[in-house]
Amino acid sequence: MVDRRVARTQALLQRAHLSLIVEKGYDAVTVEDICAAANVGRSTFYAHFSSKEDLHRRGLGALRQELSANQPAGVEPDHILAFSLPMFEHAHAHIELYRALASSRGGTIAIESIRDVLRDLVRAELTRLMPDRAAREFAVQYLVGGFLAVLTWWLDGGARSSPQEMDARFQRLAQEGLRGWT
Amino acid sequence: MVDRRVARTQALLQRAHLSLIVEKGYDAVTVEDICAAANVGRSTFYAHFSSKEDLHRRGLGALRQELSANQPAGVEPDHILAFSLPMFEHAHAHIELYRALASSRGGTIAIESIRDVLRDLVRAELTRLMPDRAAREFAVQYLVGGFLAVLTWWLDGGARSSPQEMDARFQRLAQEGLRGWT
DNA sequence: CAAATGCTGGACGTTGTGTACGATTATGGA
DNA sequence: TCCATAATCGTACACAACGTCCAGCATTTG
Repeated sequence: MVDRRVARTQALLQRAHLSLIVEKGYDAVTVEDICAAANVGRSTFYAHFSSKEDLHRRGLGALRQELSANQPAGVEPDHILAFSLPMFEHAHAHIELYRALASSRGGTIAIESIRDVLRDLVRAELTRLMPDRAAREFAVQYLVGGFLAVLTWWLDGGARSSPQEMDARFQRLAQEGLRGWT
Repeated sequence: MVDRRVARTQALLQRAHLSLIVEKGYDAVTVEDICAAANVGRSTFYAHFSSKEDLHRRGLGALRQELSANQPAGVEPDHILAFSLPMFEHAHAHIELYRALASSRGGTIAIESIRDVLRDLVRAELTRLMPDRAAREFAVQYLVGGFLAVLTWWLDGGARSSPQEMDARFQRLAQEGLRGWT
């Protein structure tokens, strides 16, 4: 059985970390800050995580699961790139967090984590459409890269447009790019 | 007139910095390392640059100029997205440096700098094609994001394909995406 | 040549990191 | 309920890197 103290401590640290990231950005947050905000001894922190980055990476596991879970299970051939709208909506719903993550260095880690998830999703969607491995992988990188670029640009600009608008624009540019294979 | 000592010192520091980045990655390089490699006193470093990041940013100015200069002056309507091939070729020619820059945190700064340059180029290319500012800006972000994603993926994988192959794949995906406006 | 400017190297204080350890407290199983 | 176990705490320590300062020496420019 999992000791309650462990669960409690780790949860407190993760929460504190996220709050502080939103408050002053990933880089400016120190391990000491996190411990203070979480009311946890600094030595306890190191009993659970080897560094701030370790904490961050493990925290992203939850995000990954949430993103993967929110995706439609079966790939419907008529609606490919289905991840787009849910993703825009999820970002919009958690906008403060996403904005804090999207900028600054810590964002790199977070974005790379999201990139991983999306790559898997897109890869799965494209396997039927593009049997050639090299071409498919290129398209995966391209589509996810373009998507994340517009996502972060949107967030940086304050997310003025609606998730629907963003999705529509993305679908238009991306779907056409796959025309030859459709 | 610019004091020779100043030019000499700054050049030494920039060169040393690049060598060290290639050698052990941006993050692992300290100001002291740079000074040691350049045979320059640490206090002298701070007389010229306020931090390692300052040094890095200012060093990227040269890269920006080179990239901008290598682009065709006039936008030819029949060959849009002309930046792609020269860019792949430039990266291929300076592959050790690009690979070092593309990974790790320091890469973020470098990539963002390149992103800026490319955004300007693409924006210029698309102004005629897409009069609507919002649609155009979206496309700019998308195309440059997709391009940089495949560029860094290519570099990370050891740049097995030729710049020409990469360009061809990119042109296909990207040009088709602009079909509606062509 | 002389004044101005740049370089040196070392000292100093600061901040944040990661480790160690004994004392204290909470937990889960017997 | 009780107790062995395990988690937490606080503090102290060593360390790495940062950024600042200054007095003395070297080089450049006019």
